[in-house]
Amino acid sequence: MAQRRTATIKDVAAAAGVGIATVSRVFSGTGSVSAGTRERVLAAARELDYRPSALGRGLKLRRSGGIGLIVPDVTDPFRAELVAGVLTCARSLGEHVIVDAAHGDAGREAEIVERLVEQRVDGIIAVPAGDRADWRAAARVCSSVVFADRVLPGLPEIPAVLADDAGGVRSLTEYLAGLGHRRIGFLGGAPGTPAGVRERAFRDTLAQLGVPVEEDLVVAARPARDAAYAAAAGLLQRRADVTAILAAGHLLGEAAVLVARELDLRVPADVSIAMMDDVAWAELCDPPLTAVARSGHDIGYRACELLLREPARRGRGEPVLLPTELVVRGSCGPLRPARR
Amino acid sequence: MAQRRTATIKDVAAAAGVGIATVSRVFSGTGSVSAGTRERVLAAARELDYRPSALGRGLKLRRSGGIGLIVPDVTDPFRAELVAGVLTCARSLGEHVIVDAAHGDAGREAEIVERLVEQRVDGIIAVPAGDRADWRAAARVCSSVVFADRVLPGLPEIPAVLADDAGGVRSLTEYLAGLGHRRIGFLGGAPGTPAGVRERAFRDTLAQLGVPVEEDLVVAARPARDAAYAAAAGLLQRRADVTAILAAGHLLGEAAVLVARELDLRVPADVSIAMMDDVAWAELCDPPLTAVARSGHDIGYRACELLLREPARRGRGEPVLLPTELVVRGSCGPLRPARR
DNA sequence: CCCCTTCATGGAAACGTTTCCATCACCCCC
DNA sequence: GGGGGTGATGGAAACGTTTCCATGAAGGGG
Repeated sequence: MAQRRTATIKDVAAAAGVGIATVSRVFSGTGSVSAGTRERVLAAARELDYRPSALGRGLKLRRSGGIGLIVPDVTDPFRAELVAGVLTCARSLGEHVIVDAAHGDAGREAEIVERLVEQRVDGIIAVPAGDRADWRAAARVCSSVVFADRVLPGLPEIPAVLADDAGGVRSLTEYLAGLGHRRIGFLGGAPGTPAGVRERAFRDTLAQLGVPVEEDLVVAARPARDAAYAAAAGLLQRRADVTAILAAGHLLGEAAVLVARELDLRVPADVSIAMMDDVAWAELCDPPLTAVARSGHDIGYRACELLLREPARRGRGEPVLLPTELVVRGSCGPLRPARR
Repeated sequence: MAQRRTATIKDVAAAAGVGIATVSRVFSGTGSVSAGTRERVLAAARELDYRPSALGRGLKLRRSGGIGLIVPDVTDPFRAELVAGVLTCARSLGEHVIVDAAHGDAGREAEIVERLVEQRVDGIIAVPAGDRADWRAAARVCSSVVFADRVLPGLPEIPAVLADDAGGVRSLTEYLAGLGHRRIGFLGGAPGTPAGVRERAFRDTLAQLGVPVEEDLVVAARPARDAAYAAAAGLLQRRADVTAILAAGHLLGEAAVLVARELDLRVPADVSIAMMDDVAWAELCDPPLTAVARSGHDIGYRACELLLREPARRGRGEPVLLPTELVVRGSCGPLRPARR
């Protein structure tokens, strides 16, 4: 019953009284096998508790039947959704997913890529943190790479699936401006990161609306709770005259909410708050937060699809842009006289 | 420069003018190789952009050097933390992690296990959803299985790492009772699931405190937003006299908060709310929610450690219990006259 | 000065698949 | 009735490693 070693294709062949080629055909579904033989093989396999070794098959086929997924952090709710999207798609296409978190560290990211290449994955999906040169090298050595949610500038050969961040920020900015706000604080991502698109969209939209941009109101923070909090606190304390905050990410939005509470500012009476990323807690806040939703699940799913079933469309031109949606809740109000 | 096919150990051996055994020794670090030879091999490998194939190695070694991780849902913040913990530990031990989500479906879970076994993973960590028999079979065929965060009854041979859920519920119950509450509503997990420990702890603690348990106040819901909301709404509408809600999970806590707001109940003036799982939004609520924290990261990390570096201690007796901590915030107050 | 260790190295046999090719037995149709 | 196709099958050669074993060379102690 409990066999000493796990059964191999040879054991099954012997037990069924056929050649190993026949067993292979039965399991891989290729070639033709008579019904009777198939039955005998299947019975023998069941008896021996045989499972084909992906290692053997992979060696022969020179691919592992899995893909790699690199995100900065699986704990971030948006990234978790993205992971879920990739898992869903990969599962439906019969591939497994090796997941790892790079924590924004380019070196670690490179290590992970190295490992995935050694595993001979069929492709890599990444929310890239790091070094452009590393990724260029990776794209050369690995069968295929797709970026998700983020791109590295200067790598047009790597296809990407992104949310329309610029559009999201634009609609948020227009919404706040439409409520009459003129001194809008912008909490943005780390300087020098791809977060630049959002800041640019903010500036561009204000310019279009004829609202001057005050440099003092645009601040950037590393993507971490403490940095976000510091940035938000700095902004709100330095400029008591801001009437609205646009947070370019949910961590920054969280910081804005906490700082506003700390400073006893009423939302939205004293200050309006809106953010990118419609995460679960946006609705639980009091008041519920106005936010721009983008589907992490869709980004992940689409990236995986692009990687696995549309090799033709890869590497051709522009990144795929997925739509965003403004979800208006109660955290933004019309302009009132400045506080103080 | 760009080679036609990816280089193999043979190519490197030829280029360096040595035998393949020597190249293998250089890369696997076993055996002894003279400094000069090592240098030549490394140079040749660099030149050819060689990466050892995990497939070849795995075939020979009969293991893939990776582990499998099965969770109900990577999107749940607690489970995401658990995943992160596993990733951290696995990385430090040089293993990669194949992650998949079973979405509470026993059949899907069994499929995933099947796949992982075919991949010849070194072990499996699971937050089990499903069928006991399936897992018993899996434990027999797979090198090793560790349960995390949840156990299936009647499988003592499978080691487990759990949070002290009973202790957490007890401290929550004692805390609420200490504030004077007597009619405490309990929002629990799906009937017939492992969530039973929490409900039992609730009942036991009340009994110890001499507070009678009203069956009407104990409700259960599937782990999904709509079901949780329905359960919370049902409870609060049916029993206008509850003065406190103990939510046995963050989804249920979320539901309690939303329903309370919907019914215009002030927290904690009209109703106190406390929950298991100190997720990020607990602090963002207004008022911030009192909760019991348990570290998903630690559970994952510990489970991975148990799986990979303590084979001796596995399967010996009781599950590992990790401590929980009551985090008191502003959502619970002393008993007041019942509403209505 | 020779024998015995020790070290560096290469050859070759696994590891468990897939797949090309060859073989063989049919069967259909002219 | 025979030729040629067709369908089922097995043998054997990869695929890229690790590792056992054998072979030399070199060094040290008697």
